[in-house]
Amino acid sequence: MPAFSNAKVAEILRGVGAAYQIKGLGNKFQIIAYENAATSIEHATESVYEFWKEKKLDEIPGVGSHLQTYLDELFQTGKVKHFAEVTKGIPEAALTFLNIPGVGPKTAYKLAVEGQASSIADLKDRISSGKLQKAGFSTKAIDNITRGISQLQGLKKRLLLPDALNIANELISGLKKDPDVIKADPVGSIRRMNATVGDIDLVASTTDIQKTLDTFAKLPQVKEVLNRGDDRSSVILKNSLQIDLLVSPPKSYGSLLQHFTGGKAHNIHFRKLALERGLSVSEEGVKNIKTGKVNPCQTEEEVYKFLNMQTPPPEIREDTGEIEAALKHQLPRLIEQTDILGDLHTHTEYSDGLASVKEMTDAARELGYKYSASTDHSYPNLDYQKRLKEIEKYNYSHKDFRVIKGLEVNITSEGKLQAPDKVLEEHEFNIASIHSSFSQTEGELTDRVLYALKHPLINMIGHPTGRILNEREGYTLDWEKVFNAAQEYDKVLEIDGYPARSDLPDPLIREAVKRKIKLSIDTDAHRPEHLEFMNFAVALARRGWATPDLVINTWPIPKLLDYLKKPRMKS
DNA sequence: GCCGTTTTCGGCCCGACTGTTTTCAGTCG
Repeated sequence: MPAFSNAKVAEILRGVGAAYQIKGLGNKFQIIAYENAATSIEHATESVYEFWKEKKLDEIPGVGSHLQTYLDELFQTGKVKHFAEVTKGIPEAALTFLNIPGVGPKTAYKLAVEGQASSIADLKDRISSGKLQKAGFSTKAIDNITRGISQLQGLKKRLLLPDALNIANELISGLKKDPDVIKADPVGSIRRMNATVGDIDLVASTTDIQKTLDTFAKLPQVKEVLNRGDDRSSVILKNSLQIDLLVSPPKSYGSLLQHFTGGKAHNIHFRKLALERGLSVSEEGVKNIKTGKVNPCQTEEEVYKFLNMQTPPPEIREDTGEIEAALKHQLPRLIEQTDILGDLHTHTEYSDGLASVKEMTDAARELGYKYSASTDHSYPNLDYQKRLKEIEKYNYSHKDFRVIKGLEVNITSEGKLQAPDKVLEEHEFNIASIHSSFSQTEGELTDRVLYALKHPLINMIGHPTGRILNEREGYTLDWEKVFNAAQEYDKVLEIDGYPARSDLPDPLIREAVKRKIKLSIDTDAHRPEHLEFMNFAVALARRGWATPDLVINTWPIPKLLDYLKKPRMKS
């Protein structure tokens, strides 16, 4: 049987949950159980198929005895009798319509059966030709579906974190002009520093809730107010983005922040734990169920303190173990931007950068770094000698800063390095990266990376998955082999913080951290301003639970240079 | 269907909004 991806298994389970709901089977908690299992599998850092092969499906939270049996059947035979029975008679299209925001199982089924729509394109046709209205859908329902479809089709491109953060910050500074606004923050995936952001949610603490909601509605960026409740409002900006604002008095701002920051799974897990202790947690505060008394929390720390636990940093509130660690008061000390002593991946006009060695290096010095690596691409026409001399000249005249002579060498499609060993020997830090032939097989791509990892003159693999967010998926590597080789040869994997790359993705960072593989957190800057992406690089590393000890660019220069020399001494 | 710091039975996160519902169902974050 072909191995099913986690995403595929999650999709199957969601479909079964939806089918239960459409047919009115079971009870609502069975449906929730299927959804919980789907979410849990989707967020697992390892393949559920591997879990099954190693007979440890029971380690996945939300997968109990029944689902273990079903998954066993799925992986052995490729299908599950029970699932087939449950989904029998439900058109394929109904499951597709579930992806439309605002459309749940009931509506999706109704659209497919009563509306007779066979695809999203067909659904759009039926809306514009009036057929859907004739089939008994109300005008408001149709408006809602239309809005959902355009959202779905617009959402294929999620915002990159820096863009989302810019928009959020502009709105926040607008809100803060209202003297009643005491604090305002982005929440949700922005606050968790996800590399991409779907929608932008803001919270504010204010002494006059209604006035602050008015201020929000009147911000110059706002085109239209979608809805307004007692303490919240949604607007559409002139750039078509939807923004939600939630407002509270200062005394419960911590509860509000906590409620809207964590990923869904984190919140559910946290509130379940609270419930076991007789506490009900909401955005209003922490309620003692017995006495009915609500304790609003001014800060998030107060919320977590009710369960006698540490406050997990926002970046890791995804329910991947942070709650257990926080309960034991054993959260790791995650890497911080002030730990970083230098940027080890930068380009100049010698390759495809837009600034000189001096301009890039001056900018790095101004950021307070002790060193940086200049790592131009191994272009065949690159004048290596001239470039190296320029670096040496900079080092000679700046004793307080060290430029490391680096190179980003291509791993060719034949699995060799683009520069000869003689050139690599002249550089102190060699990054090997794949920039071509992405469509090779997993085996071929993996062999290319393994060749580079074994090569004694290579120190690091650059942007290891090659993904470009919103443009192309990363190539698939056999990560077990890559991680093993990185460990065996004591090589570095890059955390490339260039926002469209954000590569390694955080689940792979997490795995690398577990294996104590060395990491470098850098920006892949192509111009001086790009050096400021370091905060995004660090955030990505934090999402992968990276600690400073594994990150080579937290080390002072003598330790770093010793380490970089090590592999070539062995050979 | 899952799960256990009173529980192997009896609960299951919480609250809000929308629609056409006069008391609730569907959906979302």
